[in-house]
Amino acid sequence: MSNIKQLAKALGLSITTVSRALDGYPDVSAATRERVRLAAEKAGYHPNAWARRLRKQRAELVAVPLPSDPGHIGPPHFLDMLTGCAEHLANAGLNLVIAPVPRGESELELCQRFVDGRRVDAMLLVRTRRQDERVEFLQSRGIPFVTNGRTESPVPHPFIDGDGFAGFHRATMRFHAAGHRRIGHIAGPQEYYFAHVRRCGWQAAMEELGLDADLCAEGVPIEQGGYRAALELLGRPDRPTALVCATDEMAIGALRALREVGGGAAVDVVAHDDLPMGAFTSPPLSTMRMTGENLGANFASLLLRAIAGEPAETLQELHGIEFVDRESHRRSALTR
Amino acid sequence: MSNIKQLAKALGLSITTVSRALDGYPDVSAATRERVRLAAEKAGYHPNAWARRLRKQRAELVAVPLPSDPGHIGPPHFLDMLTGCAEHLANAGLNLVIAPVPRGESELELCQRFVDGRRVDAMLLVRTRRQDERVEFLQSRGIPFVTNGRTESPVPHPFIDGDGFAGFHRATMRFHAAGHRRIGHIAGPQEYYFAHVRRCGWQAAMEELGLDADLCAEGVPIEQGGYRAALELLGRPDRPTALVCATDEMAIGALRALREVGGGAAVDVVAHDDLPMGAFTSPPLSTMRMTGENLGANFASLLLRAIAGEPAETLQELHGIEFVDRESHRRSALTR
DNA sequence: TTGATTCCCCAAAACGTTTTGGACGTCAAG
DNA sequence: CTTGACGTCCAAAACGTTTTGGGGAATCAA
Repeated sequence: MSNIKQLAKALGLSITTVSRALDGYPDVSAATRERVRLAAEKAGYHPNAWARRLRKQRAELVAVPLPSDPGHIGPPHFLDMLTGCAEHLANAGLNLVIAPVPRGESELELCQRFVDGRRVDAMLLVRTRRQDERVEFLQSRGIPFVTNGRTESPVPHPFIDGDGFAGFHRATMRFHAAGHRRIGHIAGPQEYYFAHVRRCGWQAAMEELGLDADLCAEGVPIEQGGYRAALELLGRPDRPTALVCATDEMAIGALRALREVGGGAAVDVVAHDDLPMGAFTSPPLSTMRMTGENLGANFASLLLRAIAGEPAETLQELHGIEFVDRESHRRSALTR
Repeated sequence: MSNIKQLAKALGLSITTVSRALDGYPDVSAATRERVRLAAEKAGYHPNAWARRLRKQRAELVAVPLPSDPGHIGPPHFLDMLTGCAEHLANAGLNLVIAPVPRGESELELCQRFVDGRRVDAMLLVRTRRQDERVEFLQSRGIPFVTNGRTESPVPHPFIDGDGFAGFHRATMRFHAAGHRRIGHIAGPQEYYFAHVRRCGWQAAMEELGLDADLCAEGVPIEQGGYRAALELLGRPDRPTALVCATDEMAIGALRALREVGGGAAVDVVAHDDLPMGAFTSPPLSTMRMTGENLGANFASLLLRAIAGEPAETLQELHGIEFVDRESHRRSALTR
């Protein structure tokens, strides 16, 4: 309950001096500065956050709206990334919080609440859609933001993304080189940019190879969706001999389908995300992941630079994709 | 950038009247009230959140510190719970945010930052430890909070928890009834209350049955920990024929160990949490879960009542445990 | 001695609300 | 005509900071 006024009175100083002493201004003598610091610590004084924000007109807050859709951002890298990001933002005096979208509210509405209530200085968007209304909204309001994943927005914005096209293109090529000809794709909802671009990578490779790109089934980006999609593909007359899956979660569903269907054990599988869980599936899941370590620091840096007003064009990072080879992508070779 | 002063001037009213009109006070005429509301909407006016909080001395915020330990709160129920909770809190004018603990900071420090900066009205704690310094801190500061999981705190606090003891006791008894005698336990870190109480349930059952409770191995509460612990148990001379695992994630690790070790396919497994993933493992994982639907509403209600000052004793919910039977707990019977 | 410079410090003005404690009419009852 | 109640509205005081724009006392150079 201590405020600066009491502290100032106790010290026999003015409010101004106490404030400036604590902020480390040079126009208060070193002796006084130290005296104030000690007293503040002893009194357990912390400046009232709202008063300070009201005055400074800065929220000192960055929020990331957490979609409640099925196909949550898996904690593995997501959480790592966030804690890393939080650390670097904290160094700049910014807090990072995750805002779960309440049931009955849309992500857009949440963004509006936070922006209109002047609660945030910037936002971090995950799970971007090709047409993302959150992006449009933030652009129209001039709120700095960085997305994890690209969009098809006509006006550029800062982002960090993995080159899903290249990854899925290469994965398909690898299957072809291993002798596969009927390579299927288990796709995520095409409204998501990541799902779309991964599908495009597969499709482009198939077409370059002169193969039909029709072994494709779409589903929700969780195990269940992958399971259903795989069952559908396996039910076709010319069933695939290899499967490129949009996400690890979907692949795990597909693996179950392969276990349940006769001959499924010979089908090769590769996916994307590198969930820790993938090392423990049967068979262990071959997958891929965005390169780069400590992405959190990158996000923090981009965010800070966006807040500082750097143009979006210079704030875009497209990372390469690396394979994480386990067993699921070469089962047919092993049993052959 | 519109503030109440401009709005008042444009309407030819006082600031007071505009404020009270928007808050729906009865001492402003219905006609004026409506006029103000319309004008506010048209101007896109939203009261400045910090000014309002500064004045009302309420943060309108509930935070849940998100541990960055391995063994994250799996999104499945956790996220559902949180979005449900957020919805109900929103109805009471409270925002719910998740605060990831920045790397280099402890959970306690994060709590201190939020409390001392007067950023929160209440907190929601997950992954409680038996001795939880966050709980002690919040109690000493008099900040209302609810925990997901109990603690051994001498002074009672509000919580919602599942009866892990009963669940693991019953699971062990079930294995015994199915003919098992060497029933092992894969335990989580005993500093966590949930891990400890689950272990106690298993141990108590074993002792009641007159069996040795020595087939126990502990590990980090993720796949890797379960994998290692299972390997250890399977390496013992009197290897277990059934495994009771502290969490689904650990069980998934254990399942891999069972696949890799000769004869492992005959070992029965049951776990706890009911991760969606469990339906897609090989074999599908038998598990258990806390009963009760829409836990989020319960949490919200407890939080609100705690804020209102109700004594902790009346704010404690211990939920029963129900089994989710799939295949992993009766493999030995099937192959017998 | 005077004027400029430097070093500390401070009073007061924001920041944008909500709430307190009335003021001013109007109207019906006494 | 007075009185009290009632319906509307408002000025001013909080809430706790940070920042602006100096003020006074040394110190220093001329």
